[in-house]
Amino acid sequence: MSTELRAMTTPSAGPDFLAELNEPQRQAVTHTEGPLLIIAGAGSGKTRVLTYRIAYILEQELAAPEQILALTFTNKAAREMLTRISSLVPQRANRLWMGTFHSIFAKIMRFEGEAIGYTKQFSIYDTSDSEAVIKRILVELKHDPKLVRPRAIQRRISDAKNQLITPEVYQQKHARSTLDEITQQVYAHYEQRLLAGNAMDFDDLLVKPIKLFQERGDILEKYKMLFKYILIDEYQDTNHAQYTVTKMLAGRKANICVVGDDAQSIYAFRGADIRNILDFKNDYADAFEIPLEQNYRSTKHILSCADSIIKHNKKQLSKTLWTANQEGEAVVLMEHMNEREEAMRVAQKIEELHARFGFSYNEFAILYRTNAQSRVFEESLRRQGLPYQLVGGLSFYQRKEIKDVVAYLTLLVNPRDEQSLLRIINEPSRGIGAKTLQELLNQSRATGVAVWDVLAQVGSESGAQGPKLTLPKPAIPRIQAFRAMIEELQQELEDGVHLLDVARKVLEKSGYIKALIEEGSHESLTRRDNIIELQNAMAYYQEQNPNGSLASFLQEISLITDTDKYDENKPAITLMTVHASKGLEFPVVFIVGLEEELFPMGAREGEEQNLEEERRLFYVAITRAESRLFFSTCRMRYRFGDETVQLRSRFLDEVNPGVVQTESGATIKQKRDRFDLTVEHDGAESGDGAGFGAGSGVGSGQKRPSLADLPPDLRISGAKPKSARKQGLHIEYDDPAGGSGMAGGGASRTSASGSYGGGSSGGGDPFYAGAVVKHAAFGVGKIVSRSGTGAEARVVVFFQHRGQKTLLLRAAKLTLVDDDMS
DNA sequence: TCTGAGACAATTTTT
DNA sequence: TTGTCTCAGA
Repeated sequence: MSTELRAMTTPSAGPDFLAELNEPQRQAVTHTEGPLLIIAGAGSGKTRVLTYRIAYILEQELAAPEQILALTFTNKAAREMLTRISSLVPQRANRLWMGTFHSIFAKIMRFEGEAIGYTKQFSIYDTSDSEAVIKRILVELKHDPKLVRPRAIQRRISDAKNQLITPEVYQQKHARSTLDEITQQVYAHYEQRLLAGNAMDFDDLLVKPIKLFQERGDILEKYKMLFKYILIDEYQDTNHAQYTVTKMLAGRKANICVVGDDAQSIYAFRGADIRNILDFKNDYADAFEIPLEQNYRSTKHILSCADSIIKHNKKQLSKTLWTANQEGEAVVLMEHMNEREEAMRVAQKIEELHARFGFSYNEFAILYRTNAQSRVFEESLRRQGLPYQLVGGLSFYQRKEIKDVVAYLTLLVNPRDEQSLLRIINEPSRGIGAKTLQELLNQSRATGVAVWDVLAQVGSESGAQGPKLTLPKPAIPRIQAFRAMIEELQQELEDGVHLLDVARKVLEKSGYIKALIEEGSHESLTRRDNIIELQNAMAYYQEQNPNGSLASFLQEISLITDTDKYDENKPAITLMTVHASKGLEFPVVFIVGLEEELFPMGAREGEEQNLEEERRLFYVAITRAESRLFFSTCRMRYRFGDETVQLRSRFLDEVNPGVVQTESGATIKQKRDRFDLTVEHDGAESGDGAGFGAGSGVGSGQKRPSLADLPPDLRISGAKPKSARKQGLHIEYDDPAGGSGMAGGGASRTSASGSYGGGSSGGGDPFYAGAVVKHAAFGVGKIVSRSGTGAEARVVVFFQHRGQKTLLLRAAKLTLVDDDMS
């Protein structure tokens, strides 16, 4: 954000803040009555419009704070809006119904859930909890979880829920394949199991309110009356359930205002339905539409770059983003040998920009497609002594020790929660093993009594119903002790003991801390630290919510993600996935790993939809950048411990070549289209072929590259976008100069595709000492020596830029180069 | 019932 | 490369 803009976001209170808005923005803020669709392009001041709109409604006294419902997708977005509103209209902001879909509807279910069979203390299951429940069901239904993967079933059930498809409907309409049948079967059990356990999964937090509203018109009416104004952020990411529940609340003529950008829809994989935004005007006949097209964030070049990419998508609402900002620097494409070099060079580049132009570290972001890519960047930044913050990855609340402690606490408030019970009944181990557990579960299934209540029957013959429990003798007193311990803790909780003290007692009495101390390892120390961290979180919660219950604390933390930890003021380089970066902006952005099968990922032939989502994702990444943007790509990358040759991302062929250049300032070379296998050394030909002339004309005077401008070739002729591993291309290393410690790594495997590289024919091949050759990844080099015969023939090649390598000839696909490298 | 070695599988993206 | 899961043996 530029300095002027920063100044503008801290307005003085009062309606004169309207003066800070451009005309469409002002309209969006003041058009308060009736349905409103705001199509907000990237960087067009969307959050500002939303916050000002709420402030305006309050200012004009059109509604009280508690009559406004504002829904976002992330806690981060909600928090940011709340902060901004607080600065506009202090005192009143905290009574707003503002939060994520999930947290708001969890709150409503806490108030109203009893109407459909849940207590206030219901548990919230995250994806891994759901998966565990599903796995158990699969086993009970005699399916092998190895063959039928719980995760796949979980996904299908989740999809069904988001479509509001019940198990019954699923059976009628969707059971086609065997997997469908299994899904249907498991789905029905899963629903029962969750209800019996007084638990909801993430999807239920949206689906159950719908059920509630359908069954209880009076409750729906109450909330409809309450919410005079509804605002929804990122409307393009709503799924069918979210769409339905908000539509129910809005009624037909409601003051519902949705903000979104179809070009930034990146959650279709999770059920987001782009039609929701495209059809908004059909749903609300008198809807008013306001496009926000002026971008305040990025330079002209960056915007043009983004525009040239998104134009390749067929399905799009047309809109033209423009900016009054400067043209700016060209986007720079960095090309690297492998991911270590990539990480190192990006770190160096950051240091250089920091030193030369005075960018501070929190103005940099490194964005990648998958979390797995973060590791090398962490290493290189650490090595260079640069501060960074990693956002995402394994969430704090996903850690084993945290999940364990949370399970104990959950059990105190919701003993029917079987998942939590099973998680900790033998953690730390107290001699209640698999066999005992199975017996308890069998009993529970046979009698329909919750496992927790089965525990109560243990040892007492009277009161036990159904088949007699046959437990291993030593287990009986252990079970009794366990139940007694939990009951005792429950009693403390009821007596109103402070939350923190309850937590402390849990850790003490369960023996959890003791077990960690006894373990004495380095990891167990970290675990203890994490548990202390959790206690801190409790303390903070208690401070913020003096009357908050343990149940509501637990519900709250179950909806927290690691992404929420991002701190824009921390003086550190930000590392995150592109997904996590949505809604943020940075002066300098690096988009790394621009390679086929990584970014775009999973865009195989015929999966145009998938590709379009990847493209939107790339668009989101580009539009995070304010003044400098870097693309980065590698020729080789470790995937799964194997080094594979990577193909450059097709997005680099789609981008407007007029605004992107290589590090040396040359025009980037592009393929004319995806099937063009000939253009290896040619640069961009303007005008013809798909993917060109797509830019908005900024810097359109492209220069024709001369051959000298070009970096060594990095394409494999005729290769399909598959990793080299799949093609059977294996490379051996013998690289004393490089010293990268991977000598011999991956060398033992041999390829089954015994074809020689190009250029060889008949009996002999030309690859002997002295020959100048080209390698797909290493570039040009000279053969030093040759050894072995037939399939085992190897050559030692000295490469111009990469030093000496030993290559298995049949796998290396060398080509002969005519000219001398001199 | 617990422990550890070895097999094994997996990597999108998130509330 | 990592973490997770299974199975054999104590």
